[in-house]
Amino acid sequence: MKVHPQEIEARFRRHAVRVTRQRAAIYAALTETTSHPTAEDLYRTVKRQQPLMSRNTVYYTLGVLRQAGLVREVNVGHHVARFDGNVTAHHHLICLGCSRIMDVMDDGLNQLALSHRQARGFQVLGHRVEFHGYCAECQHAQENVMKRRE
Amino acid sequence: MKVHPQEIEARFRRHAVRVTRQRAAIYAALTETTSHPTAEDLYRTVKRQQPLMSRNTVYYTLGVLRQAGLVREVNVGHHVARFDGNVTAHHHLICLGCSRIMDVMDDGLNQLALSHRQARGFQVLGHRVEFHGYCAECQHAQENVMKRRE
DNA sequence: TTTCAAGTCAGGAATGATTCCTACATAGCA
DNA sequence: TGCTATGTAGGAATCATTCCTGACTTGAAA
Repeated sequence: MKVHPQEIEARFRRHAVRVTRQRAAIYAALTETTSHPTAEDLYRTVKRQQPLMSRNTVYYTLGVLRQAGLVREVNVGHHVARFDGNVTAHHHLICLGCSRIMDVMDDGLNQLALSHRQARGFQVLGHRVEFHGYCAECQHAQENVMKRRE
Repeated sequence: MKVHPQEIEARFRRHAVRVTRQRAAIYAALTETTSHPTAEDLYRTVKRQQPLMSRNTVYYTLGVLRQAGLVREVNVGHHVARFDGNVTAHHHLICLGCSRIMDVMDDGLNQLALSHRQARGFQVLGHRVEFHGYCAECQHAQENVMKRRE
């Protein structure tokens, strides 16, 4: 969702992240979409407003924002990192057809825990659940392929 | 765990995978360890027995085995694919310190499901749960660092 | 408001994992 | 045993990401 410039600045300061035009633009682009873009996607989006923007700055900034906890990195099978401006507890549906990533909010999933025995001394700080399958569109596309074959 | 050569051959045939020395060696190496090695790790291991083995063959073979369902690819934050010869339902504990990946078997976790509303037309085929935190060794290492600072 | 140092940025080069290309070799069927 | 689709080796190419360096800003202090 759209976050106002002042709010972006406030969040940066709250997380001790220096405020720059580049960072604000990257963070704004990331929070305005729910599509979990790649660094390259963000680079292309932001470059439209700031043609001097370098890929390097995008990577560097994403690293800074991630360390500050303002951004989450999502890694799902395709060896390209994808980013998420939503850092509240949530999980993902991943389409094996089109690689789309959709958010799932579910309190039950947030509260999964391991028994002491299973944790084997591991100190668990958090967890993620990924559901894999096919989105509605990819299912329809598949059905159409089948029909055409008949 | 160690899988006998005949059993490897049988599994390959059952999954319509051609049997070659290279493939058997790669699959054997992967099933003998619980360390979730990278393609590079496997390449180095197998090259000891078969010095002509090429990295390419390792990647190609892992692709074949994965498609056949004999191997699982695990992707966890570090942008390097890691592989798992255990394809039964299980989940992972991931150490943020040493990147170690440990298996978790838990029926409760295997049975997670989404409500119809949350699935939003998504056809779910499977899911994975990753727990992130610090393994026992990394916790101790951290404590020692703290002590030294005192 | 000016000054200054720490922290950022741009651009290009470097790295590392993975994939592509191609000629040769082999598995598995007839 | 011979044929043919498929697999293998090795090197080149690609792609995401990181490193390096010098110039530029930000933010805090004077």
